[in-house]
Amino acid sequence: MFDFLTVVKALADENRIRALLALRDGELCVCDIIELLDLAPSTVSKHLSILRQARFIDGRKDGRWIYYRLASDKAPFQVQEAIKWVCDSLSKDDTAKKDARKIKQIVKNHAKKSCQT
Amino acid sequence: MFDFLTVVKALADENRIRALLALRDGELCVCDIIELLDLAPSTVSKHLSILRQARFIDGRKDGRWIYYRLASDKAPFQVQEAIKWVCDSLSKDDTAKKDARKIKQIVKNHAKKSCQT
DNA sequence: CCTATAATTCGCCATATAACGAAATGTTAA
DNA sequence: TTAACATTTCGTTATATGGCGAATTATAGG
Repeated sequence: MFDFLTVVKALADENRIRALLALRDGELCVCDIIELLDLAPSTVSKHLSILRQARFIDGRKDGRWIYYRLASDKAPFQVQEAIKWVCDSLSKDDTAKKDARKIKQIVKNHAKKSCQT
Repeated sequence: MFDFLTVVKALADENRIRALLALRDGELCVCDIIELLDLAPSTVSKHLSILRQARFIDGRKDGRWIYYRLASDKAPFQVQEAIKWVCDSLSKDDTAKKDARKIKQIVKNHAKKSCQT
């Protein structure tokens, strides 16, 4: 029951849901999600740690950056089911669609910056 | 997104989860759930109204009593999926098992009382 | 009609949570 | 070594939420 509540409570926040959905199409670094949600870095970091603790996402460190991705296959079954449920429920959601577009833009700019180095 | 958050937040409380699971085997009146959760009537009433607003449960008035049941078939698809997810995730949960036993006892006593009238 | 009972609404309080900024940590690059 | 950057941790603050009791509504029964 406790574990389950950790999972549900991790989903009980709009910004965490948006972050989760943003990771559907692949990994993103924290600063991408900061840009997407337009929140303070510390706030986003907290949200991501809550999602990670509930086993929704996994982090991978690469230099200064930390890339987060959906934990899909490694996650407990109940978490996998939760991810499916969230994605299905919000597949046509307006905010989610807008976010998907914005993420593409962010990643594109991100790539440009990287190429400049 | 707003509707979805209403649904998730309705699940983000242990007592509401317990109430929801208690209704798996059929309808119960508010006083049964009060006895199960051992909380003040006003608190339970609030919890049930939150579950009802999220479309998890339906109420039926019969005299002085109000019987609640899972809204399964009438509920939006995302809610139906949520109910399945919760039930699957907690099918082997200790608290849920204890509650199931307690509910049987409560209903049994309830029946006795009714027979006395 | 009056009382008891079931349930809800309302107002209050304590705790939980989300947000921020400042400071700390760790890493790259000058 | 220093400076800049990405991220996290910590402390604070405002708001949200869960809990209760008192008052309210509605119904059943004496």
